[in-house]
Parts: sequence; C-alpha cells; structure tokens
Amino acid sequence: MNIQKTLAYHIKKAFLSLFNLELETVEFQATRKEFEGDITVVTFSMLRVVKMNPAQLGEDLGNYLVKNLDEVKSFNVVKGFLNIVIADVFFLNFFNTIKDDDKFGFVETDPNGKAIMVEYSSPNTNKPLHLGHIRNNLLGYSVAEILKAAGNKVYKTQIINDRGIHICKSMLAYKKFGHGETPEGSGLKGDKLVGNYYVKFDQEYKKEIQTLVEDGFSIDGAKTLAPILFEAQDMLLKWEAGDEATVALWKTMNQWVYEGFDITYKNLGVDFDALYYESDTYLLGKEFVAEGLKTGVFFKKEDGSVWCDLTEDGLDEKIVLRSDGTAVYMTQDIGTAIQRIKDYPDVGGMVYTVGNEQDYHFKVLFLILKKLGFDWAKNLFHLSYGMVDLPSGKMKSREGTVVDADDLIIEMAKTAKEISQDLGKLEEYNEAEKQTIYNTIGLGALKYFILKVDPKKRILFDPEASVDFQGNTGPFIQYTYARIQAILRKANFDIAIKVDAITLHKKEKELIKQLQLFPELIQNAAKNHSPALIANYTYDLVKGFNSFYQSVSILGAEKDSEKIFRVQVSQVVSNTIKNALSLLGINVPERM
RNA sequence: GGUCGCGUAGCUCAGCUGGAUAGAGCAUCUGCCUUCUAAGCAGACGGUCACAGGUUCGAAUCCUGUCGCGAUCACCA
Repeated sequence: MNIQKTLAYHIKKAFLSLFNLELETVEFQATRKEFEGDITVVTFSMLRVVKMNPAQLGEDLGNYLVKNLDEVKSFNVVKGFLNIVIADVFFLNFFNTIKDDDKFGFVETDPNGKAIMVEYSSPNTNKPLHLGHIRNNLLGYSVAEILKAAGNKVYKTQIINDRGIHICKSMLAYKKFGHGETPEGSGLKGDKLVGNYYVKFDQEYKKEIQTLVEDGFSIDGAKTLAPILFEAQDMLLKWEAGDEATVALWKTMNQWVYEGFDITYKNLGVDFDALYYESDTYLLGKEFVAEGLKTGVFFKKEDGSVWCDLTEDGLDEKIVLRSDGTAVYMTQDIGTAIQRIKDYPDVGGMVYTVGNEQDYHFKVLFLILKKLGFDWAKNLFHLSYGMVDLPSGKMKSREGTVVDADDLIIEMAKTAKEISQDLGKLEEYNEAEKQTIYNTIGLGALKYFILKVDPKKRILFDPEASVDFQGNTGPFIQYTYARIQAILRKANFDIAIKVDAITLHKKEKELIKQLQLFPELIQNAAKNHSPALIANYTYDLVKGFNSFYQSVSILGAEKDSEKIFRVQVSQVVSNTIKNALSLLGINVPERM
C-alpha cells in the first residue's frame, strides 16, 4: 500500500475519532525543500468540514498520526500545511521491493487486452526527410514505447503518401532531365535523388512562369498556365488510368525513396510493425463513402460530389468525394482507418502523430468515423504537435531551406566527437567503438532536445547555435549513467543488507522518493501522450543523483552496509535512467 | 472574419486534478578535480507568470474579455 493511501485512510479515521466527522478527500503534496518532511497534507480544504484554525487542526492530526502510525516519525505545522516525516524503514522497505526489478515501473502487457495503433512519420515519397519529420518520428516512436510500458499492446504504423501530384512532379522532372540516373550510378541516397528532381521541377516551373510574365501575363495567371504543370497533371491521369510506363517509373522511383527512408529510420532508431500505402487504401475509402451515402451519413450535391454535413456539430460541410468521383485526402484516411481495424481486430484505438496544421482535418475525420458507426472511433487521438521553425522562418523543401534529417544526425555525432576528444576519456576503445558512442551521444542530444518540449509548442531550431550538451540535455543524463557504470564496474558484489542497519542520508531519501514516482509517471505520460513528462522526470532524477554523488562517497562509505546500500541505490538509479531513456528512444553508453 | 493552439527570467523550457517565498538549464559572475568520470557539484545575479476583470480562504493554473504570435476554415495532401 502506498504511503499516500495509508495516510489518507488514517486521517479520515482521525476525523471520525476526533471530531466524529467524515472527510471525503485528503489533499497531499510533496514537502517543499525548505521545510522538514517527506509529504505534506494541505488542511485548508478541511476547514470547510471542521471550523477551527488550521494550525490547531494540523497539530491534532499530526499527534494522532504519530501515535497511531509506525510510518510517521514526526511532524511540523507551518500555516495550514502539515509536514509529515516518514520513518527511514518505510523507504528502505520500498527500496528492497524494487531493487531487483529490472523493469521497475513498467507494466506487463496484457495479451488479451485491446491494442493501440500508433501512426507516425507518414511522409510523402517525393523528397527526403527533414527536421520536421524528425520531431514527428521521435514523438510517435516515444509515445508508442510509453504506451507499451504502461501496459498496452502497441502496433507502430505509417501511411505512405505514395500517390498524387507531388510524386508526379518528381517523376516528370526525372523523365525530362534524369538521363537514366540511378542511386547506384550516382552514389546518391534514393530519397535524395528523387528529392533533387522535385526541386528541379520547381525550378523549371518558375522559369516558365518567368517567361510567361515576360510575355505579359500576370503572375497569378502565369502560375496556372505553365506547360510543365499540365504535363504533371497529365501524368497523374495516366497513373490513375494504369498506364504501364508511368506505373513502372512510379514503382521504381518510390522504391528508391523507400530504400533511402529505411536508412534514415535505421539511423534514427525508429521502426514500424505495419506499413500502409495510400495507393492501397483509397479504394476502400470510396466503398465506405458509398455505404455512408446509403445510410444518410453523407449526401450528394447536384454536381455529383459527396459531402458530410457537420453543421450540427459546429463545423462546416466537408467534401469526401470529388464530383468526378475521385478520392480526396479524407476518403483515403477513412479507408486507411477501417483497413487497419480489419487487419488488426485487436486494435481498440489509434494515435495519429501529425502536425497541428491538421487539427481540423482530424477533428472531422474522427467525427465522420463516429457517424459511420464504428465503436472504436471514440478511441482515436490526434497527437498534434507544433512546427519546427528555423530562425529564418518556415522550412521549405522547394526552396532548399530545410534541415536535412541525415545531415543533422551526422552533424550531432560530429559535435559529440569533438567534445569527447577534448575530454579524452575513451582511449581504451577502438575507432569503431568510439564512433558508436559518438552516435549514441549525438542522437541522445538531438532526441532529448526535441522530446523534452511539450508537443503542443512549436520549436525554434537554430542550426548555427548547436544543440547543447550541458545542463538539461541528453548527454548530461547519459553521462550520469556512464558515471554510475564506472562505480558498478568496481563494485561487483551482490549482498542483501538489513534495512535496520542503515540510517538514510538526506540525498538517499530524496532519490528513493524520486524513484517511487516512476510507475505513476509512466501511466501519466501514457495518458497524456507526453514524452516531455518522461524527459523532465529523468532530468530531476539525474540531478538528484549527481548531488548525492558529490556529497557522499559511495565506494568510500565508512560502514560496509552503507557502501553496499549506496551501490545498490546507484544501480537502481542507473537502471531507471536506462529504462526512462529507452522510452524516449535514447540509448546509453557504458563510458563517455 | 469564425475556430483551435500558444504567450512564464536576456535565451530555451518545467510548473500534476488551484495551495507555502513561481522553478531548472544556457548565458554572466564566485567557489570546488593528489580521493568513485568536472559533459559534474555548490552558490550569486536575473520575474508585473502578455494585459484587464471575475470565481475562491487561496490563481501562473479555472472563467470572460483584450492584445501579440502561429495554424486552420480548398473538388491540395
């Protein structure tokens, strides 16, 4: 039974015996550092029930608790706050229950429970991944891991936007200017190669506009008249009609992109359990639009387009099928959702990791799925996150103002290398081992930098001012882990110690208190879909450990029992760091 | 214009279902490596929690309004 519940029970009992009154809730908070105590009861709200001054009430309750509860050692009252000091033995007993639990705080997955499908990444196939995708991938991956740790079965997935005008633009430019270039021949990553042609298309498009403007057209007029645009649209029609050569080129170029993406995903350390392609799911979407038309969820306008009326829900009308009968974005998303439930009948809910510019889209999508009568539709969640902006403003692929994902990962490892070489602590390792550590640290810095921020907020990323490696950062946390490993390498004993042999040091008690919060924290992070909560917790834990580390000697403790206990605390802390970071997709180095 | 989100120290961010004197990191300044890894620790400096009302014993937190920034309101995805 946790201490809070025990206290709440006894305080309610105290109310019965002291005042013959029943209390509904007891409000707790952590005791502030400047006061003595481990947990604090806020008595203000109780004053509604008993009319007395808060100081006296605190005294009465404190006395009762000390008398009736072994766990309560002493207390003090400051204004309306009853600060309670918990006996060491309580913390030591707790510590003993977790010290051999490798996965302390993680909840075993219920194999019969409902699964959650987490979608993330979901790129277009016409250009390489950039910093925006990195935030998406890290968030989605992390939330999936957190949901797992909280006891859910999880499938990671993405929808690949493999059809549409965007890929046709790359295809067209390739056809016109590519001269049969291949990733193998040019040594370029497939996604980079295809991305180059997307940029090439845009350049040609702009050139044509320029020419048209010189001929006297307005800019807006020229934009709709550029011949290359018609060619691209023409290509899309050919693709939809199943034209062999076009489909073949589409397949080839998409394949290049997938191979490129796979490398980036691998370097980033993210993965997927199931892949969905828009080109496979949009037809199912159309089926269900037809279905909804019958049941009256949708209606048809005179021109043949199909709509959903959401005005009663405070929204607008939304198109779900064009007048020419072709699918729109919404059609495809309806189909994909339904397809997923068909493929994975144990899925009871889904999380969509998509930028906040699509808040409205997902609001509508979820509503439509509800109207179509799917009971799982109530368990859909849009994990919406803010954009990553550069100091110069928005990133634009076509204008080349993007921070490329692959480049950034390499850049981070390079910085890690420079710092590490200055410090010179890795002499025992060979080059390959060193490089692995640089990658771990570089990625750790990047991932932590992005995940510690509340997903809702936009991130300003300045490529000039490089990501920090000191303070509230990934490397700082990794460093603490490595530091603990150095101790554990020197102290490889495994002896059980008696709890009554120890008087807890203040810092030790703080660490155990911090550890106690971990299981609830995981649940909380899962409920809120927030890796930031995990990041902040880990930072606090690590700060606590470093403070402990500097104020006592672990291996130089006076008594053996103390030494063993301190090593064990260090061990549990390092294991918790490792597990917490794994929820953020961050690895830990044994040395750094 | 309607809707949604954000606004906390010079900068980047915490602040749980309202609670004690609003917390960290970076930057600036002071100390601490012959002793377990100084990517560290201890401390100083730094705030009208955008603004104005309201609810409450108590508001950064909840409500209303104003201002600022962003997104969105397509037969684009």
